[in-house]
Amino acid sequence: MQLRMTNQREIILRELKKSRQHLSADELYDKVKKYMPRISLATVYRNLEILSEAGLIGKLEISGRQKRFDYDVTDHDHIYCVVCHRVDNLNIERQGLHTKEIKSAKGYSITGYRLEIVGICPVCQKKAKKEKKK
Amino acid sequence: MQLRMTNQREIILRELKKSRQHLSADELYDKVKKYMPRISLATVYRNLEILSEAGLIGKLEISGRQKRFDYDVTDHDHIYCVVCHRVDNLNIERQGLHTKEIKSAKGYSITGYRLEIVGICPVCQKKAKKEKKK
DNA sequence: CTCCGTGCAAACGATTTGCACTATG
DNA sequence: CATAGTGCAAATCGTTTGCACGGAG
Repeated sequence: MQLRMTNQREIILRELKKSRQHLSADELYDKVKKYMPRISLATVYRNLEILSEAGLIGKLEISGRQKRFDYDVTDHDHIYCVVCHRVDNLNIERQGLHTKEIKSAKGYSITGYRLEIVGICPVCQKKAKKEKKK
Repeated sequence: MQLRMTNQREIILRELKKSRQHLSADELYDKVKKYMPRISLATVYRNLEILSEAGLIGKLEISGRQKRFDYDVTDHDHIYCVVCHRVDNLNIERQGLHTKEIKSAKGYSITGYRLEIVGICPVCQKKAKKEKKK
């Protein structure tokens, strides 16, 4: 099963990298449609899955909402806004987490962990202030 | 908007607490149906939402799958099995995480964080070994 | 020329909602 | 007796899949 670099795959990858955001499949679909109006949403889903399996992009499964895809495949954590659901990258020192406790937790064999900081982004904080003034 | 303690709400709450597991809405639906055969799945969803908003139970949104609900509302983390998707509670020393870095991350105002350990549970490890022997 | 990839529509699983009815406080 | 909660069915949302066709290698 080899990977073909089709036009649609190339554009999907390019647009995600270009965006520097954590886009969902349908957001990316909208962007890609500008260059390729006949592309189908299913193709976007299929390619995002394949690209993340190939390690070319990251897949984010955050907080019960839609999946988002990450242009950055290096190791990092995420912070996300409970109001507008945007996601940003974050680098946190993790030394506090590498404890024996985790390594043998409840008999599990550990494969990794996900740390997700939750908060309100600057933009939504400003909006909230404006609302108050009303 | 006051909270009424209906029969269905009471049983849902009781069954979740009793289970000592992290049940999904439909798993809980099955349990509750034994006592209340005519209850509807929508009622279970509605009550789980209300109960978690009232702080009587916890809501877990883990890794893109269905939501699960937590009988334990005290502060703790979770470990989850990538194979069978079961979730267990976990207490991890969090001092490593309370850094300035997090508190002012990217201009966000932080409301909390979720730490999710990922691994393979003891039961699935055993199953995997058996598979190998075949 | 061989298959992997595509577009389309239909199927899907989890959750939510509109409605008329019921029952709690 | 007001109005929060219920059961039911239909709707919705994000995502996946079957199929016949198209294009990359």
